[in-house]
Amino acid sequence: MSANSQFTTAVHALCWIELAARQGESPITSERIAESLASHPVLVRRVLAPLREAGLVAVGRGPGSGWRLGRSAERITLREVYTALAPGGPFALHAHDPKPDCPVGHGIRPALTEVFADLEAVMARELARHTIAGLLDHLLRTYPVG
Amino acid sequence: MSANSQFTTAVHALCWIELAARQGESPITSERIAESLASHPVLVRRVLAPLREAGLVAVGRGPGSGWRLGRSAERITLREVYTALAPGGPFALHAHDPKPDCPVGHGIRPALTEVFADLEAVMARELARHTIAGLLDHLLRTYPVG
DNA sequence: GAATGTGTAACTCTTTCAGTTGCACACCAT
DNA sequence: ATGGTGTGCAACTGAAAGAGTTACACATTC
Repeated sequence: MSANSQFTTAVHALCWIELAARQGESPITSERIAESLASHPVLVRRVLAPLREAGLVAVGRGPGSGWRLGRSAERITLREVYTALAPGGPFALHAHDPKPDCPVGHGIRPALTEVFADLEAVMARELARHTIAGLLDHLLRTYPVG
Repeated sequence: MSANSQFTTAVHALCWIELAARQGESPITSERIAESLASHPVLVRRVLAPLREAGLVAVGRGPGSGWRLGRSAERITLREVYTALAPGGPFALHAHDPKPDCPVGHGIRPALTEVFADLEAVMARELARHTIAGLLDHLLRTYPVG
């Protein structure tokens, strides 16, 4: 396993915030979200912090306060979640520079960087097809609890 | 950085094997490949081993022996390299299971698994557009040494 | 049989990540 | 204003993954 699970955690949290809102519970605390994740409130805040910067969620501070979606769930795509979290993609170049006097060693990095940029682009396009609302509806319908 | 650099190392090695072959040096040893990578022969063998299983490269053992492409460089795609190396994708679900009695916690994993499978598919399609020969020609032409 | 080369397991070192603790700050109610 | 509730963030811990390295067994050529 070569990736972190922040994207999964973030999507889970957003779906949960939306579901809670549909049930009239909004805003919702990090504590409540952490319960569903079987995790800790600090992790929830850590993951949600960049989403707050991106305007995907809004947060209040006092008692009875907590997290709320920054806009309607129909207009939050997984692409926005992904880019808010991952400035760099899941692809890594060499751990250290290869020999620059070798023709391959000299050109492989920029060449692969182009390939990786194309991969990021098609991934982003695919992620943009899914919204939080769509994903939540899908999982509630396709994988009902019980 | 959330990914390993094995894919980069493998593509680098394959390009180098092909370039050496074009220059009449074939097969080529792990030692020679490791030089260009500024790495170690053992790492080269570790990365190339699964490619050998997939038939992308062939290897001999005695003196004057080493690595050779398993088929022509025009017919080895980056997709094959990727799938030979990464049985699991770069996307991770939760570190541990979420609460199954929560509707979101119950359905989020299978739902996101579907999304990740779609992402793998579009990535594979994009990677299939590139071959070792094409990549090598491109980097030699676009990024000439000196 | 000696030299060359791969195969692989085991180890170290570093980095990264999830998990955790602690404390400062903000907000609301009384 | 005061105490309870909640987020913000820095720092620490423990576990896991990965690159790099060593060592040794095995295969092939001469």
